[in-house]
Amino acid sequence: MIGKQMNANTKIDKDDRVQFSITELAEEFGVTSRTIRFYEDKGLVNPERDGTTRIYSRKDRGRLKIILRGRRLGFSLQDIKKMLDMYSPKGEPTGQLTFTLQKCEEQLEKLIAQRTDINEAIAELEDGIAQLREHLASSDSAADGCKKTIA
Amino acid sequence: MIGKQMNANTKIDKDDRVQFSITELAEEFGVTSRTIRFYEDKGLVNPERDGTTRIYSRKDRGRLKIILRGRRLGFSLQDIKKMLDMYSPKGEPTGQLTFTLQKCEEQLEKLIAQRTDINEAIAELEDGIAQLREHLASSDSAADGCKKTIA
DNA sequence: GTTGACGTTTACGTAAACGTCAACTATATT
DNA sequence: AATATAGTTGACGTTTACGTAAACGTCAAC
Repeated sequence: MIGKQMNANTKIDKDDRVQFSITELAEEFGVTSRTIRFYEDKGLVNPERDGTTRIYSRKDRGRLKIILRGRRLGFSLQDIKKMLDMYSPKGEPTGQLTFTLQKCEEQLEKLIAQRTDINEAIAELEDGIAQLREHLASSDSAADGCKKTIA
Repeated sequence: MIGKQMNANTKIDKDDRVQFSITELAEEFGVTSRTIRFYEDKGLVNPERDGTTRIYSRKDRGRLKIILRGRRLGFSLQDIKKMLDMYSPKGEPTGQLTFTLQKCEEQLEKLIAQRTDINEAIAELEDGIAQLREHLASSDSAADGCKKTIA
């Protein structure tokens, strides 16, 4: 088990590739190429060019992966950019790490707060739904002129 | 215990009022008056006018309350408008009720899904934070600048 | 030699829910 | 009368994360 994969049809594993087109990455990550170009606009990736065509390295691909994960975790593109930016300078990655750590902790708190809000909203909604069901049941049995004034 | 309240300084309880100014309501609900006017733009409230001055009835106040609660529960203004719109037509409130009920159930599902996402993100973040801490710890012990436990 | 697929850049559009600012009016107080 | 206070309208600004259209280049295939 030295190589990652090597089946009969000489299918090249993506992890063995060195270059990627924008559409390849877009498909792989389930975003549109427009999105990837947008990230470039925002300075999150800087692929090489063959003329005008973008050529993405494995590193670029890695950055994209990080970006997308960041988005999933609810970070803003700006924050992600900072995390990414502070990463490349050689030497002490401590600055970047503490920054990222801090952002993570902030985000964690935000998410926990959000969860609390959502839980409250869910409880309220479940309550409301139950009441609505009651009203519906009674107004079904009652006749026309029965408006309960909920407002 | 007939009236709601009646203390010495004859302070009029808000629930006894019949009219409200925009700023009163804005303060009461913790929004700006611009926000309330915005809701009017969107057709969510339609206060009477004394000339050009808006005069809000208790009903309007009730609608505002509903709007704000709707927002807290994550409904769009559009949805809230529909719920509100379908209320006023006299007769069978069944249509409105079922609509609202449906929207509530939809929203409930959305919120539950969101909570799931958030929970996953939280788990991932907690994981990441732990790892970051490890990295920091090891790079701290290696280098000179030994600032152990981060703020 | 044309078709089609894919690429490029530039720039404006969208959605939500307001905020901000300017200019104006109306009423009340000094 | 002049100022203060509260209200009005309209238009444009803000934020985030893209979408969409225009107008064009390039390259291989048929």
